[in-house]
Amino acid sequence: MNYWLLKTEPETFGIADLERAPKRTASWDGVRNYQARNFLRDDVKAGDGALLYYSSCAEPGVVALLRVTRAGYPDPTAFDRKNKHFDPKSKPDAPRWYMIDVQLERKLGRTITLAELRTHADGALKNMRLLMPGNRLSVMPVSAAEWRYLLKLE
DNA sequence: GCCAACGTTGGC
DNA sequence: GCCAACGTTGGC
Repeated sequence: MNYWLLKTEPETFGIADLERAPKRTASWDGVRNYQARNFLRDDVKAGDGALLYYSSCAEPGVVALLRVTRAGYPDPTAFDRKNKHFDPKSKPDAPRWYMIDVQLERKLGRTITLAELRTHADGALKNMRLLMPGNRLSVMPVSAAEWRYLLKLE
């Protein structure tokens, strides 16, 4: 089993949306970056754990734990002309973009902010992908050690 | 294949 | 809103 970090802007999609959803489960759609797509398509599996991360907001950081309930499958929003994430180059018989399903496991007791994570960038979180300069990936792996360390911080 | 122009991301 | 970093596009 592997661990991931999934980035979202809270106004676009967040904990409230998952809490409202049936079985607290929703599709993680709209990813339009090839590196992130490759993770979704090839590596993320049902049963994996994921950190829900809020970006572009007052307090960027990790806010909840998710469980992957379905591995990568074609993202239908790419086929929908009216959808914001429509991509005419993605076809149902040759999909370009993939999504997964995730379930809200639980909200964290508190937000573990990006600023706080950075204070560990010389130690336990030295190799954490999120903290690498210039990193903009919206789907990225998290090591088991990093996962455990975050839960300890909580 | 190169590279300039442009768009997006995301912290601050 | 600013701006740096990065990805994508398209002419050549």
